[in-house]
Amino acid sequence: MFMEPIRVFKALSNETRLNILKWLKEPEKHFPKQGAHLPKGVSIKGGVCVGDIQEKAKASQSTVSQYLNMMQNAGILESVRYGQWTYYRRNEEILSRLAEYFKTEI
Amino acid sequence: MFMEPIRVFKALSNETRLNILKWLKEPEKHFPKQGAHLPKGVSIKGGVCVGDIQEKAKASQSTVSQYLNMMQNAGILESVRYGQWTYYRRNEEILSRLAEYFKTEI
DNA sequence: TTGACATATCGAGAAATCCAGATATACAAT
DNA sequence: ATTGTATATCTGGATTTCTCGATATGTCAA
Repeated sequence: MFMEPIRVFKALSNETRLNILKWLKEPEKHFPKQGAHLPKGVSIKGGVCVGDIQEKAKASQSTVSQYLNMMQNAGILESVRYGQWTYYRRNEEILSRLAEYFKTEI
Repeated sequence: MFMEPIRVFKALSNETRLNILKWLKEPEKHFPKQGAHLPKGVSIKGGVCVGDIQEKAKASQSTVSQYLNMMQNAGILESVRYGQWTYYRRNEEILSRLAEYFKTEI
């Protein structure tokens, strides 16, 4: 996955999306019931399911799904399916490369 | 002038605007005739006039003027008028705060 | 004061984005 | 097989952005 700054900036140009990204930085803080659907022993570190994100974001299900998809396409989120749930988490690898890009090239 | 990340991200969500910001990082490299209209002894460090930017950006005069205005409103550029010319330059203060914001809060 | 030039602002059509409801898909449980 | 739940995708109207040409404003030079 390569890094397209403009796509990323578009993804971050919306308050709800920006909030989601920030919330996912501290999932246990912002999503107390994190991982509630996962069987014992399975943990998707930092991942939160769409429904929990939607509830917090107070936007429609389709909107949140599209937001998450958009952020994933921009490379800043990644998803893991588990049963009927999709867990999204930050792609820290890309995000730190972006921070470096911002610092040195912008 | 305070920092509104979303406005900044919108400003950076366009290839031409992003290019302008990058060009202004090394004005002497990208705008060889920089400061051509300034009288001797007057120098607007890092500043480039709208016409020179327009020529390089290959967009209409009004478009470039609006782009520059938008970037200024976002805080990432600042302008200095000199006679009939307006020189735009990067607001490095804001930009480095943004880089730090990106690194620590995004 | 007139004319020329640099830049800003206005107005508008085209294109893109926003965001919801409706529907589809995928999986789980019965 | 059927039902229920989670998520994705489709469709489309409303809003915003893009980008230009036209026009206005401001400044300098003659």
